Amino acid sequence: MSTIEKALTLLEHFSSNRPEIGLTEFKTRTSIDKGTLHRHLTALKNSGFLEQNYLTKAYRLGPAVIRLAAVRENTVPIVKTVQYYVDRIANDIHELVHAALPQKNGMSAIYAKDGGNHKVRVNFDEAEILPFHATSSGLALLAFHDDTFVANILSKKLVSFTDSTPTDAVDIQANLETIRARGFAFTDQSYEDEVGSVAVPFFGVKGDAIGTLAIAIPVSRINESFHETIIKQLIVASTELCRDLGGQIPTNVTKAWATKLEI
Amino acid sequence: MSTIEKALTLLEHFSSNRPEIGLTEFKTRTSIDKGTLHRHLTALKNSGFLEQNYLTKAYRLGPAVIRLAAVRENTVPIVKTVQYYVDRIANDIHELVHAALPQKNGMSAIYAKDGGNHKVRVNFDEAEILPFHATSSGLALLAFHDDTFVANILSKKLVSFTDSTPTDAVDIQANLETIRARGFAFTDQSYEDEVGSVAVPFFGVKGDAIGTLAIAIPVSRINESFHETIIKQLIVASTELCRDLGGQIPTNVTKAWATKLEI
DNA sequence: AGATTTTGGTTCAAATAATGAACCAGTGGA
DNA sequence: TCCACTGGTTCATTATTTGAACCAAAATCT
Repeated sequence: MSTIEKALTLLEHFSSNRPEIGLTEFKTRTSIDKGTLHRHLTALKNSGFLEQNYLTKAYRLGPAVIRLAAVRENTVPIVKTVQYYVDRIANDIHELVHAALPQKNGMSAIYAKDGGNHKVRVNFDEAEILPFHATSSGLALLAFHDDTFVANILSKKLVSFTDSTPTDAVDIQANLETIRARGFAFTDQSYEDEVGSVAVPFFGVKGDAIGTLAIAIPVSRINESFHETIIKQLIVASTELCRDLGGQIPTNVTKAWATKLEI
Repeated sequence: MSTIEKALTLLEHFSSNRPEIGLTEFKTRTSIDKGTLHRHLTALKNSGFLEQNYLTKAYRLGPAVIRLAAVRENTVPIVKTVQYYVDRIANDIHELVHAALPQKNGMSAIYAKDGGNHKVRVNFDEAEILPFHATSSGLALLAFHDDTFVANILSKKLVSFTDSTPTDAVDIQANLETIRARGFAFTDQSYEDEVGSVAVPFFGVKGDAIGTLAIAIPVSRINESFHETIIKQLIVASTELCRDLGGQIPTNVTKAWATKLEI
């Protein structure tokens, strides 16, 4: 791994719930030498990717990322396009809906909306990195991504988050096969206890999965008919989203989805 | 300059008007060796900061920047806060208003709104990097930034964009002094012909300039009273913006602004 | 108040990764 | 068919990165 990649990996530790990280905390989180860490963090700071809380000396994301995101969004307006569909689904089924994009080590929710008026809510950290193997978003993406990427992810250590987290690469590969046949993924408390989720991928110009639409829901509210409703909603939204983004839905997915919509 | 910084500098070349850049174009733009460039670009790609157009092989910004911007905006909601004021001013004075943040080598507009119904409009590339020395935004920021930063910027080669671009460091230092006394900056065709601009800084917790509110306007429409109107609007908006962001306006700026508002 | 731990930050010889000139391969004209 | 142009790769040389030990200041404990 190049020095550049090592340094950029540090940025993955930031999320909405963890917006500031000090040198020592970085050290415990990464087990990289303090001297090295400091030099990397300083380089990122000099480039505008980080800035320092002048009181605590802790690092937080800097203004450079804002500019880059603006350019990216002007180039490929995924966030804006996705918002419409997430809102629509959330308002319709009154649950927590989100859209996520793949990052290096997991999915990251780029937009979420809780359409619910329930007392039991799913706690959700926007922009946290959600591991591929433990979430429906992650699995839905892997199922429609190239094999080398999947093999690479599954060859790493698969962390267990709950008693139901799948950690066996062979099992997961089998599950991906099922997901490919179905056109959507669901998980049952594989990342957080008491939370289930359903996700469908959406596709880019090559017919490759570039992101997911997903719903996270307390297991207590899941039942067969609601599950079906959710899936239909997600499929319809993803179809329209792909059209908006100029993406191509692979023909076998179109077929799988069609049978689901007929039921 | 560290390898990390060198690689991240490559990202500065992207803007809304230049969303994709190929290897060879990078080479001509940077005069860095092709081998090195390729390795840097690949590292950035592996980290999700770039992705490649699969047909042309050209590089464009990747999904990682979206996640980071979301985290940053959750931490320090500058974009969202700034939008309100830019819109307000734009609707009021019917001209092109924008807010900009400092990057390593210049200012970057993070939000712009053209409130105009004029036929002559200022062409504006959002997320382009606007050189510090040639724009009112840049000068307004430099005037209230720490001396070492200013010295560093002015020690580099100051590119000339029009006949009126100031390129002498001593002249610019003198101008910064004036801007400090006034509390705002204006330029007359120093970056683009036929375009003038006015900018005020807004401040962070330390009383340091963290960004600017600015107006770009065809010189044909500038006159004394309108100029005054613009400045007042900007000052009021910046004051409120600083309050929203928890920033501190330096006392001498408060004084300078007060005299301006009395007129 | 004084001692101790913890924080961020720095140093410099040793280890490692970055560099770049030359090279390869595919594509699109002329 | 040739040529020019693209993106990409190789490998000996060179320069940078690394990390254990060190420093200074601030927070914490006694």
